[in-house]
Amino acid sequence: MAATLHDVARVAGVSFKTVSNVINHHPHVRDTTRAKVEKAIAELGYRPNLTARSLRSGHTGAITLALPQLRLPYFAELADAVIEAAAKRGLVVLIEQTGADRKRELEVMASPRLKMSDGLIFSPLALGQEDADLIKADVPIVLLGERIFDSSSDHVTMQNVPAARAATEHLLDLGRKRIAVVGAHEGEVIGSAGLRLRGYREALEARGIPYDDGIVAYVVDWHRSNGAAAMHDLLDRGVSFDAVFGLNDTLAQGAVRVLQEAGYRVPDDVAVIGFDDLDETRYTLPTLSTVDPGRTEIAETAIRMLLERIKDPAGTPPREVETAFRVVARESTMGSAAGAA
Amino acid sequence: MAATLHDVARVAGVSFKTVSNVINHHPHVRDTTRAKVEKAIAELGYRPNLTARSLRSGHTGAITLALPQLRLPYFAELADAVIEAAAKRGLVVLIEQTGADRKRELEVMASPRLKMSDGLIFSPLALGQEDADLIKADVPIVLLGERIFDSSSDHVTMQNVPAARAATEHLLDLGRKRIAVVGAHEGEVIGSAGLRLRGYREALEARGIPYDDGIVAYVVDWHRSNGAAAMHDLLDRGVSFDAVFGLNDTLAQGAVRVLQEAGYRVPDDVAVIGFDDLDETRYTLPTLSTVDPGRTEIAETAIRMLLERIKDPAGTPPREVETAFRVVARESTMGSAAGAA
DNA sequence: CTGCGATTTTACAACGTTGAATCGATATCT
DNA sequence: AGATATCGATTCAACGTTGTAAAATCGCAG
Repeated sequence: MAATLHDVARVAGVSFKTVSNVINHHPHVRDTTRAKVEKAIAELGYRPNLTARSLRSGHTGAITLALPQLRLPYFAELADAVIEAAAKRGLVVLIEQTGADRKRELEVMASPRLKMSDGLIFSPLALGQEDADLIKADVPIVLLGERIFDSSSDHVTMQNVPAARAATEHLLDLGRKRIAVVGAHEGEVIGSAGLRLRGYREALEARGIPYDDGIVAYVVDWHRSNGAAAMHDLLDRGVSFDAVFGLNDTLAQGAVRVLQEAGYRVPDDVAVIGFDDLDETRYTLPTLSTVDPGRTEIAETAIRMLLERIKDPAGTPPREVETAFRVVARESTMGSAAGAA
Repeated sequence: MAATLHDVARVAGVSFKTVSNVINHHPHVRDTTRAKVEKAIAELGYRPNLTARSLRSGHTGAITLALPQLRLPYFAELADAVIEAAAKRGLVVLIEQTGADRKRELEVMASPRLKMSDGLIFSPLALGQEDADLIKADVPIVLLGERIFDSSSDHVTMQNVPAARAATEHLLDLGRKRIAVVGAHEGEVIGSAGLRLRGYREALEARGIPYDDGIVAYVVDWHRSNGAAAMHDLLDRGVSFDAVFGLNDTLAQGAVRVLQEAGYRVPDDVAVIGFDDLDETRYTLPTLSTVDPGRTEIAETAIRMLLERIKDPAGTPPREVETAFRVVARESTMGSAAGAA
């Protein structure tokens, strides 16, 4: 059986509260008693019972991270970054997968399990702007992503519009004129797809290039297979283009695959850029140009804001933070324009 | 402030223990009082305090999963599977990243945080067979992977030798004669690399083909970039081969990339098979043949064994389970042999 | 060696829950 | 009718920790 404060106290010949004082570095403990107690702790291999400590103190030292699915590489890398950032502050991370299911996203906030942690970092995918009022729980929440703005929670997000604009400008700067889009969402205005499409349109507009819906391919989800399907769709339409903006990296990879199968050279015939800077984009053929949305900064900001909110729940009004981004040019956009699809 | 049993009891006009009985579906509660209590629970939005429950009951309803890094796709998919399997049993999962660092792997087992969960599923990468005796903690452990066998813990592993043998035989069955290996570990006997290389050798031996160390490329880590480096190494050696066995999928992908850059066609000139059946292998060009090591089964078996061990820690001697595997033939091994590198 | 302030240690009461034991009140049996 | 189950609800004591407040010990001046 695990040793308790009482066991240590008995061995050391002091009261259990003195042992507690030693462990918590209470100032008024005589050196000789501290030594006695530490000897007893070592002897018994005592470890504090964190559950009891949590009950008494009201906080657990854990946070919950709720996201759609770890098998989606973007979320795996996000989770990696959040766990690292949390570890730096001595926190552990409890992961809940929602499967992008509306019901499960709501359950995460309502579940009593949430109280096994001190706060929630929540990346919803099914809930949207119309659900802003439902974002609440009995621990502080930091929202991630582009689904919901102006809720009553703190929010960390990437700069989708400017970043997508920069990605598009990167292609335009290479001399590409007809930039197809892979992965738009029908009728979406906010949300990653809507915002990135807006950035794309802004870039075109700034150069006086008319927007052409004929080279924009719509998908339902951002899964790998859909990038391929969207590119098939574009090729079937018989439209011409000399570049592709994949609204995320997996879509872009699917699109590259279909282009190559169809005999187009990337980037010679068609330049391709993605979005997210997944690790794997460094190892595809060709390597994929993309936008680094500042994942580490997102994770660290989220942790920092959550801790501030835990310490002082009603301190400041909800904050909205946008992280820095960076266009990463790789092989898929190297070299000059040649022909087109 | 969150409502407690006492608050509910006051509102319902019963003792707090009766409220507890209602919540725990204790049989002897009159329907009318149950209704009263349920009304009060709803009215106050009462949620049980799981920390207090844990302290009292001695278990938490959480398990810890310790793995190297979520940014490695294999581990992301493993974590996904473990979380799903745990969710089916009503458990939450707390993730610790060790970064494949020996010190952190040992810390995970020694940390008092581990007691915030009821058990540990541990996939070590730095600890090895010589550390078998160090695998212990004050919660039950289920070990995953190929680093350590015959410890005093339960262990779930894939059938590395037979699966690698089957992958090699798949290539041989296509008529390939000279099968290069990418990703061997110098001097390793057990461990994923050592075991898979053994399976490869067994397959050759069974067909009377001599083993040739000249077409085996060694690497230090199984990171993406190393598959590429290993293939460069093979090409530099000037040896000829008509197939490649990548000891995992990311290595195989790196190898494919280099082969394509060098002008070889996959699979026409060189057939390639990987190992792990990562989601992404379905969307590369060409799609990558691989071995499905039974990840879902690994996760579910690990959870089941852990729960059994939690219920009855000393019940049975440590168990060793191997999951079923399956060769998945995709484009990278389709068609017949042509020429070679 | 007594008294007093400062330092060190201890006793006690929580935190919110569940299990064991208890106590009344009905219902059941002889 | 009286003894005995059975059901329903309650009381009490834990689980292991920390904060508060009181008690014990110490050092030192008078």
